[in-house]
Amino acid sequence: MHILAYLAFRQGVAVPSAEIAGSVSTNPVVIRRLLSALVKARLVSAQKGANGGFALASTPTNISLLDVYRAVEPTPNHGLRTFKPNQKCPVGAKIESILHGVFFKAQAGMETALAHFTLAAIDQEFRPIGPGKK
Amino acid sequence: MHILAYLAFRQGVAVPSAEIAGSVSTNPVVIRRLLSALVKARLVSAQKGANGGFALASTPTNISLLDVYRAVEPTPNHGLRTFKPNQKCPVGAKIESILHGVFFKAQAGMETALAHFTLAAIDQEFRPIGPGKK
DNA sequence: CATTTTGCAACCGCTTCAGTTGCTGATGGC
DNA sequence: GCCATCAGCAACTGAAGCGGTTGCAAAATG
Repeated sequence: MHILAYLAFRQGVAVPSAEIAGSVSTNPVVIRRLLSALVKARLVSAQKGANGGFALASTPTNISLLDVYRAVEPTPNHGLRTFKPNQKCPVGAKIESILHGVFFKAQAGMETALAHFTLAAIDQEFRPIGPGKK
Repeated sequence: MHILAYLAFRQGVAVPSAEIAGSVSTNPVVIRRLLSALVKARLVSAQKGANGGFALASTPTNISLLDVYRAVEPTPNHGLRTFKPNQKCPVGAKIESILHGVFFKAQAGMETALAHFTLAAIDQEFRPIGPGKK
């Protein structure tokens, strides 16, 4: 989110990963790792070479936080990747599928909340003083 | 959730952690660690000594999955525990509080979904054939 | 052709977590 | 009163995940 907020802030120009890393206070490679996922999801475009860098592939209005979440968190794990209950117990045999249903609903609730945010709304908060009306 | 589902399944009797561990396929100490949080949240009562064990402190109808979530996940971290953006950058200076707001809303969406589930509803799924009406 | 920049693989160190062992203390049956 | 059962807790281990780092190849620009 910090990365995308920065790209929205510097909209129009190609921003190198080193500059973003300066804002996030981290290593450029860490930034590029995340941007790699965003490029694959077509939210961001990359330009190699001198004067290259990253830019939003769409307008901030068209990018929801749900898009970002899905780009960065492709397979939500929910903590049951290592969950192997005893199938010989009536509870253990059924609990896994029941919990899948619960987690699906919980995640849907969260995703609905995320879908209500756009990158434009985030960007707006960096420019709290609107253009003065005369 | 597996633990509580098991306690609901064996409602009325004190269940030792070793029995629950058998259903979850894990170590009794792991079970007791989680139960410790549930006892502190008053969702479960513990009885030491011979023939002791754990039992629900309330009826399954009165226990929502939100209660369980809050008992077990006291301080949601949201991944920004190590997030220290550059305060000298206009984006870095404000992004943290903005993201806090976003995460709060996302979590509220998830918690609303969890609040709609009760332990009784989970327990119900283990007894799919209702008492035969004559 | 030199510089800038992405892309990617490999590695290190830290944190987290499930699992395990061992002990203490409480409880109840005999 | 004693012993078996059980929760509670601290300490350790091993595996996994992650941020951070280095090094290098490939692409684009001027």
